[in-house]
Amino acid sequence: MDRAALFQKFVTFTTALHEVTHELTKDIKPDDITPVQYSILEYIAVSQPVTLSQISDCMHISMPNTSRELKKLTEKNLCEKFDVAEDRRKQLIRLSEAGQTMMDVAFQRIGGRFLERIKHVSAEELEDIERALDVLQTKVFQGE
Amino acid sequence: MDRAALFQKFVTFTTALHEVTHELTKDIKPDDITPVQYSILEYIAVSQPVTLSQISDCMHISMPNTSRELKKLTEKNLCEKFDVAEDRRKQLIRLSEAGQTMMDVAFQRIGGRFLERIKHVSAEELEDIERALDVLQTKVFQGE
DNA sequence: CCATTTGGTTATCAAATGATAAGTAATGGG
DNA sequence: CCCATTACTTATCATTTGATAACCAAATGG
Repeated sequence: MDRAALFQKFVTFTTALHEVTHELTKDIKPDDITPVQYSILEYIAVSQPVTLSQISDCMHISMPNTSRELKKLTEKNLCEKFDVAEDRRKQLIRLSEAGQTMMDVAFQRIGGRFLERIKHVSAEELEDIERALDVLQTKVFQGE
Repeated sequence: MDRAALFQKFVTFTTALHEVTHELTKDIKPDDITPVQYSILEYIAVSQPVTLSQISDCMHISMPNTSRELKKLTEKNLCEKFDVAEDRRKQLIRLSEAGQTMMDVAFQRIGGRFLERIKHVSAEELEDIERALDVLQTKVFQGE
């Protein structure tokens, strides 16, 4: 298989993962937050504490819009801002207790669906999967 | 590694792929179509000919909204509708010549970036990657 | 200590997207 | 032949998202 064919396979793969992700995460997001807000919360949950600039950079949302959405999230008591002693311009963002609980429940449910999906795979296959994830992570994703 | 830990790894993996995809596809979409329209064109390009219902189902866009966006795309001469002889309610959608050219160029550029990204991997590693994609495709994605 | 950069906010606007109701026309099953 | 269903359309509305300008305050670097 040449590299062009591998690209084709990669495209198919990406599409399939996208679909699986959609299956795993559908109906997870609470109704009272928007999709963008939910994805910001996901990012905070995984990377907290984070600054506004980090959110803006990583999620490709402009600073003004990040600021706006974050303000809404704090108003909903889902996350909190803390001042940074060393640099008083910066603010660190963390999930509030309610936000943490919400995201814990969400991840719990997604994880459950994932386990359900792989419940039939054997222990050896499980290792194959783990190796596969590592291979792609190291050889394709962290290119340079 | 237990299954819960594998889930963690899967989440990390998904995030990384998302970021890579963003890198590969940024600034590819022409300015005169919206993100949703572009993703519809991607889907048509890969699956043509398709019906409106298929687009609606696969992309998780309601029929009215699919109809609206497709109307805009045909008005921009990027795709065409054909009547189906057997069932006159249905319509098959294909890219127009201009649409095909546009998507060919887009895929060409994305493919180029992908090749650039894997240009340093050896022939053996290439096979590792291919095997990894197959493993995930069969053992995780097509779960039932 | 002044100019520039960084980190963030507020306000405002336009565009994109999502949701719903209501309708047409064709099909298909009793 | 009629009723329910399928496939799609049109219209309309609310919400979300993206983009821009203008601003403040703290830091940083000559």
